[in-house]
Amino acid sequence: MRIGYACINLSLDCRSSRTFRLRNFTPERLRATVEGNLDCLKRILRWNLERGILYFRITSDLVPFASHPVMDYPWQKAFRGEFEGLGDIILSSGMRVTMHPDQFILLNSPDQRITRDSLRELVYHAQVLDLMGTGTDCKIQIHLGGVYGDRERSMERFLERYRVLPSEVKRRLVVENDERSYGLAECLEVSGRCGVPVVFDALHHRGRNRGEELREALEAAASTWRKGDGPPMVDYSSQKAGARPGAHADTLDRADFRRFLRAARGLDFDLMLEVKDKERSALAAMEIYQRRSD
DNA sequence: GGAAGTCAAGTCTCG
DNA sequence: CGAGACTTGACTTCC
Repeated sequence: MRIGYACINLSLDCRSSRTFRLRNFTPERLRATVEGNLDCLKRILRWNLERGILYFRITSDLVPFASHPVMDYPWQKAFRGEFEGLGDIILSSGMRVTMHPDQFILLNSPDQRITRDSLRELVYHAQVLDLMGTGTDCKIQIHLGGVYGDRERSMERFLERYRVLPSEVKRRLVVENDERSYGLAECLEVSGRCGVPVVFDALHHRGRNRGEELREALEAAASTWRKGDGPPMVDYSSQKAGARPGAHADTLDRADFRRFLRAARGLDFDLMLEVKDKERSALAAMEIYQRRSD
């Protein structure tokens, strides 16, 4: 099992997600920002590699406004070499990278414009992973989307739109259960009808579920992954004590994590920690995992 | 220089 | 109907 963390390394003095205001968009500013972001990402991947962290979620802000109409800079060509360099690090080390577009990305919106813009954004994510030369195990995870007052109908809309996705997006797209609208059961139903792999998020599952036990849920989600997809992906984070249910904890809850590992014993998957202190908890989790007794 | 206001994008809940 | 959460910072402007 590879253990990873999302987007930001707090030990380094750089961010790979620097952006700027739309009104200040210029090709020069874009070029400088992307150059800095890619350089930082390289530092993060190297930092991870030195410590044996082989799983990482790349920020969606790597190339600001990449799918926005304002974009008139050929970033794909301009940074080809930099992306290849990142790919070399990933491919030569057995690392897996993934991406998670944020909440604005909705394939199943009744509004065609939103769906169209979301597709553009998904294409951008696929381009980043393609430019690095990564395999189809490097995924783009999204949620099923909004309910719009009719959950069944909205799931149908997801299916219709999934089926006609361009192949560069489809081969990387996976869906994750959310805590309010579409739980594991709905994701499995959609997966059964179109083949999209399901990412299981353990914390979201607490918010919306049909009483499935953790072990059962992990196995069900894992069964949706095919050979070329790589190991199943699982998101884990501790509940922040005293906060709104679903709020991510500041740091890894070690006792809870040990319980999680016991429930998952023997299953093969990669684990993404969604915890605020990032790489620190990832290293702690790796140590707990390596010292487990099973 | 520091503080306050604002930032591409959508949906849902709550008051 | 409008604000806030989601999540989070940090960019920009204003004083």
